[in-house]
Amino acid sequence: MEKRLTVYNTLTRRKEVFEPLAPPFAGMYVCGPTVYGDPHLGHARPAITFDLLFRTLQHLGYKTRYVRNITDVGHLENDADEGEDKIAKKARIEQVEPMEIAQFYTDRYHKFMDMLNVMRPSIEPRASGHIIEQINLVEQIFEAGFAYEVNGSVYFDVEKYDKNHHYGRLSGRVLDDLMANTRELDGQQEKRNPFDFALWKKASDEHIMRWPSPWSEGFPGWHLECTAMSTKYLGEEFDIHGGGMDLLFPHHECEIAQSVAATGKQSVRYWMHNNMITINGQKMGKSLGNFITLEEFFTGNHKLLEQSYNPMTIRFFILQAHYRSTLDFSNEALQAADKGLKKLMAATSSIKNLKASDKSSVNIPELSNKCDEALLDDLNSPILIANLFEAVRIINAAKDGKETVSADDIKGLQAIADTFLYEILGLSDAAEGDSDQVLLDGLMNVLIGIRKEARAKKDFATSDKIRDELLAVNIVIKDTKDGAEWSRG
RNA sequence: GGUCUCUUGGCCGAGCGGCUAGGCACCGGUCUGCAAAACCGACUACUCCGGUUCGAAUCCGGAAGAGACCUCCA
Repeated sequence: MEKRLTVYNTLTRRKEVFEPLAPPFAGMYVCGPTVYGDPHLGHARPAITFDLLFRTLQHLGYKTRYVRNITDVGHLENDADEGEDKIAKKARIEQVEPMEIAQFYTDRYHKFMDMLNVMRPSIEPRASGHIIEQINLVEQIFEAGFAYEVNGSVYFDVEKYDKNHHYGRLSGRVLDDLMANTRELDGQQEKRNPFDFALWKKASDEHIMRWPSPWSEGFPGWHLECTAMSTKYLGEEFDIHGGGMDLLFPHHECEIAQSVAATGKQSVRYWMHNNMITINGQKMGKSLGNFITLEEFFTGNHKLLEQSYNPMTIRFFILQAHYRSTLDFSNEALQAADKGLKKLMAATSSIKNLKASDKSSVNIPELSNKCDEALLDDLNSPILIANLFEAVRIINAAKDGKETVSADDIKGLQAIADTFLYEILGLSDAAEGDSDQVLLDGLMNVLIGIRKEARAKKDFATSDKIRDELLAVNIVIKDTKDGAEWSRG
């Protein structure tokens, strides 16, 4: 491939040229949601970040398999109900089957990700559907000598592992440091060392979600599913593993340990981590209770929201920041994103109306190259967007006669919009694709025609009435030199 | 307490040693019956203190502030 993608690899703390193991194929695994609650803004960030990566890999011609799991087995919760499975807890409260809860929130997750125009992964495996694979993995780790059983639970022997393989390699931790700092947790007494982690946990009486295993009736450890499922669908070694930075330790560190212990292989070649979304400078997260769900954003129904925001505004807001930077939420920032996106969409949708000149006063091929460079430089979407705004400037200036564009360059501008704005950034005009669009266009032409006649007769009372009443139903009329244009507000 | 990261103009946010990032807001102007949009112009910042360098927002050292992880979390 001519164009080379570089990505920041957490493992080496450097940007590296992406070279897949088996071109033209590329494999990526991303930690998906735990489906026991409604998706919030924080969930949108990795979904959109790795959607951008997925789209970019496809754009580059890689036949990409994107695997993103659904965690429906639940994890331990650190509150009064110690040791109780999260999903099981919620199920008991609401008096329904645990799988009903998981299904409900899986559907909710899909619904809101669809609205954000996040492409569905190639495979979306469920942890509960891969218990056998997880048990097999525990057995492999056992055979390799890195696991021990206590009272029906199985733990990973971190100290032993660390003697031959550096535990903490990904997160930059040293075992000696970890020894000094650990807290009291459930099941701590059973472990040889506090930093050992569970591969299989025996279920307590009140624990509803449970499966048979060689050791006990219980449930898989917290980090096991990702290792088992990534191995199953992408192989013992694969290209990219992504997730939020908060998963770096211990989750991803443990995944590496499990893979190396079971297969002797590092498994992942490029680790990529998206940063957090903050609110008032603090991470938006479930445990802090400071999250705003996507539904609340779309409806505006939250005390911190001054208005509702379109899914595309949320997507654009996230893409305006680089994925490795924190992104601070505020109404002001979202409103700025909303306006910027509207400007971008309005300009690009008017490319087709540009009049071609003999010569261009602008360099479109160069602009196109800059877009490519930004994208391929570790998915630098903010720079890419800045370049798209340069295209906006050119389009609008051309409309004003301040710049000229050739027929070829008009095609080039359209190609930039199609490729980068729609295909790769996945942004779309909210009004596009509406099945009533043709009807609406027809109706609007009638209204604009009447208004034009009124204005010709200087009947501004009528023309203003049409404009104002359309505004009331969220349609904006703009008078230009070439007649009136309309758009949704 | 340990490990790590960050601190850019009114707000968001790029930047990785020299060249105005970009968006939004605000202020002038053009256009317009008015409005909106658009265009032109103006404003032009890098937490602080040292150091390296011809030259630093960018590298090094120190200080202050903020955050992440160490426990489920995207």
